[in-house]
Amino acid sequence: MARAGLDQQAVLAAAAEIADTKGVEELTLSTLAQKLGIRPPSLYNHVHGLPGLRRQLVLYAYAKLKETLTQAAVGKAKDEAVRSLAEAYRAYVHRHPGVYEASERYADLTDPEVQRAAGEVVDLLIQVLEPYGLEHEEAIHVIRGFRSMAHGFATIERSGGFGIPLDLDVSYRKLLDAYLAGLRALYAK
Amino acid sequence: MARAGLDQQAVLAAAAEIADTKGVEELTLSTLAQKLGIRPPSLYNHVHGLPGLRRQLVLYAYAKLKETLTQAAVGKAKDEAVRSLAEAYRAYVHRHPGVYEASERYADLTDPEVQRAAGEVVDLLIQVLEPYGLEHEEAIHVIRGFRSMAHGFATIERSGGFGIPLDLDVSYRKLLDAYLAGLRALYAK
DNA sequence: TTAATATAACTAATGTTATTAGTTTTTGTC
DNA sequence: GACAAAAACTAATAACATTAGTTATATTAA
Repeated sequence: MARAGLDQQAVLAAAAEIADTKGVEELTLSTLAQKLGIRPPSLYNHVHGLPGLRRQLVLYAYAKLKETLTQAAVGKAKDEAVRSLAEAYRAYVHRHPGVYEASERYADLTDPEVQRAAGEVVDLLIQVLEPYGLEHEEAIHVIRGFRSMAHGFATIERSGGFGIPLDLDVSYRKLLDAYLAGLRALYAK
Repeated sequence: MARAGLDQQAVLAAAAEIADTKGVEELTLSTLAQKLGIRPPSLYNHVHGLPGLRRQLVLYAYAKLKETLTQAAVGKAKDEAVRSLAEAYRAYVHRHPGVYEASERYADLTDPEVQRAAGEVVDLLIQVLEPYGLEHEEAIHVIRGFRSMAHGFATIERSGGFGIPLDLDVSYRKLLDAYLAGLRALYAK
């Protein structure tokens, strides 16, 4: 029999790698077991079936995203911080396309753990917006806008939805430029 | 035996309804056949298996989106047209969540038919931006920004990703306000 | 009107996946 | 060294997609 010596971390890491390299549809208990050198039923020792695996992957995705964004924001403020966050968000989706997609596809936002993990990302964004001195509600609106742009651009890009051969970096920068300029214009001063 | 008298249209309509009401994961050949009162293998008379069904659904999704956006744009120009498009885009995702999701999930953008269908939506947006008199490349950047915002906001909203109880209509309007104001500011004049 | 053909349904069978139940073996602990 | 817990296993079942082969119903042609 020869035990494989796996734990949740190892299983999750293998799952993330399959998702990122082969795509999220390829992440099955079969492919995962094969990668780990065990039989599919053995996975139930580490994970609550496929739903449990997906849930773990969602939590991992949010944690990693928060970590990535946090690193991007240190030592920066205002527009510079926002631009850095936007770049980091997009880069994260590039680097972890499958994991990010899993967080879109499988997140059950009625699950308190998942809510907390997702909420921590939003909390970070709130922090970064502090220096602007916005009303709380206003900050929420701005964050929703930011997330929409970053998520929307990155996912359309990931799916190959921007078909015309024109520099995507430029498009993204212009989108952000416009939004930031618009905020300046609207919130006057 | 008693023939059911189905054709591609009827099959596709039933598939769209399942996707929109039960969710895209519930759209299987089993559930579809059940809804149509036939056995799963009989579907192969109308559709090239599950991949073929999904492809049809993707084409349907783009066609319907284009139609919806076209209606929203008639008789309007510039900012008013853009706002109307944005509203229509979001409303479309609300009304056809499963069909829209299918177009995200299953679109194979190397398929020429799919490219054409998706391209027609972009062409419409290009038309609407004409009155601004932008350079062609500039128009493409703006369209990418528009799509990112509309797609991003609508899909995060659909997934329940905006958890805080704060009016989403307001957030969406403010996002658009900021973007449009930003474009005005950047493209000067 | 009838004969021939094409079409749309069917049943049966196969392979894949997820999952559960029950078993064995290893590992770690007293 | 014995025992308990954990991690692997095999076997079996159910759901789904798909293929092959069959039958009945439309449709078309003579």
